[in-house]
Amino acid sequence: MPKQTPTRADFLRRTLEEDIFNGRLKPGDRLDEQSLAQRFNVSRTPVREALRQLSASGLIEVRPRQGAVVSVITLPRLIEMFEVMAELEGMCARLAARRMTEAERQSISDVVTEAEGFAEQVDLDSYYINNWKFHDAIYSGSHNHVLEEMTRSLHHRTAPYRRHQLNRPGRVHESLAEHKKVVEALLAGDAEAAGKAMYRHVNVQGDVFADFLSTLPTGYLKG
Amino acid sequence: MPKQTPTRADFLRRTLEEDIFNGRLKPGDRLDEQSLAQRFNVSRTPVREALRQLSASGLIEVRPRQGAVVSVITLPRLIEMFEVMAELEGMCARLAARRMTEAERQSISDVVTEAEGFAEQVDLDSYYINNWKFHDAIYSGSHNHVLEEMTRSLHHRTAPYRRHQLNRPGRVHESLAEHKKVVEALLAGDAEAAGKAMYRHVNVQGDVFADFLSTLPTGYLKG
DNA sequence: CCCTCGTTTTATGTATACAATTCATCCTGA
DNA sequence: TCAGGATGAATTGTATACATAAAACGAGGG
Repeated sequence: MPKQTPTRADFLRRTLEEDIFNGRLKPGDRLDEQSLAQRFNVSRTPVREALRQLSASGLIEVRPRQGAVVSVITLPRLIEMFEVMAELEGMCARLAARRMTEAERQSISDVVTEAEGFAEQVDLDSYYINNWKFHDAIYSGSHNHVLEEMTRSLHHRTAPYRRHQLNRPGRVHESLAEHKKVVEALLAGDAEAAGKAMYRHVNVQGDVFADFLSTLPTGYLKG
Repeated sequence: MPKQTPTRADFLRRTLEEDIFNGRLKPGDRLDEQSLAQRFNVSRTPVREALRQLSASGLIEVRPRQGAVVSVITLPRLIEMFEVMAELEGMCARLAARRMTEAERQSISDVVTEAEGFAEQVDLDSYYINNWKFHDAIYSGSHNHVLEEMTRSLHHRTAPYRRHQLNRPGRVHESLAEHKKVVEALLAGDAEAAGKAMYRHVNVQGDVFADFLSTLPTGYLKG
């Protein structure tokens, strides 16, 4: 029977992903193979494999013979990402409204209840994690693994950019209200309403998008 | 100034991709690192890197210490893929109807005109390539690189399965008729109609889906 | 005859050494 | 002073050797 021993490369990939999601690694940061090898006490080989995997998922960029950096995207590209995310997350919500089990509905309902506390105390870090849980619950609630993985992947790629979004005063309460709308439709089994609510929640446009951009640290956008 | 020398690993990845798309490598086929290294006269290192990249795109599966095989998917997973593909390609068509340049509209129109000849002569190989061009034109016509890449990736992953679809008598003419409907809406600038036509073209269901399954060689489905 | 356990074999995972290219520096010359 | 190019250093790409885990095989017992 196979033991399924995790490889060092997999561990490295997961660790670096975490670093990017948590902001310890920022867009534009260079990923030096030797430094990483020393930091983790491994050779360059597993480091390279981890970098390749991250590159394939779009989280970092590797240009031949020029090393790897955490992906820095352009503003038009960021807009494109939100355009697609809104569509994908909307589809997730639509399917979730029809397919979620009773346990799953209870679970996402609990997530939103938990969020109310964090929003009240303006505990941004906790709300950030809760927000992640909320979206994840809808991805898996779609009961379509392919859709789930694609949406999650895009969510990951935009994570370094959405991270600062909550710093804007009032954004947390807006976000929570939108989450509630989605869950309401979800529990009612109204697929169209859930899809539209989710679409609007993700597809920040106009003034809201300008506000969002204003939260981005310098160097996060290229071009 | 960087020369941008392509690496061996990149060449290997592209070659192996081609092999999978063309059916030279079939789902379930084992990818032995040593054999590949010998075949291409390189060491195992670039072979491994190519395999990791292919794994990240979903075209092959690498399980730790158990080697790599061309992805074999289950029937439920295949259904999921078509469900998502229909949505994504529908979105591409919707955007393309609004955003395509005049040159792009002319180009896709030419593609369909070319297809009529292949359908008449029942030249399946040529039609297969033409069909690829048609879909590609709509992906890029969306003018959303993120959407384009995601849709193309999923298209690639399903390529080994859609390849045999045209073998069914009459399918070529059906396909062509559907393409024409899409282009018609596209040229008219009717986004909703284009999206729906594309959705229906991709989202094969019911009897048509059963017919499609019947074209699959044995061993292409798992479970 | 089949199942189980231990050994052998083979392939993958990792480390290290070497090659090739890119980038930085410095020198030369206009 | 600045442009251009050559030279050196540093980093990535590749090859090879070794470590280790999983598969294959065979012997022994039930």
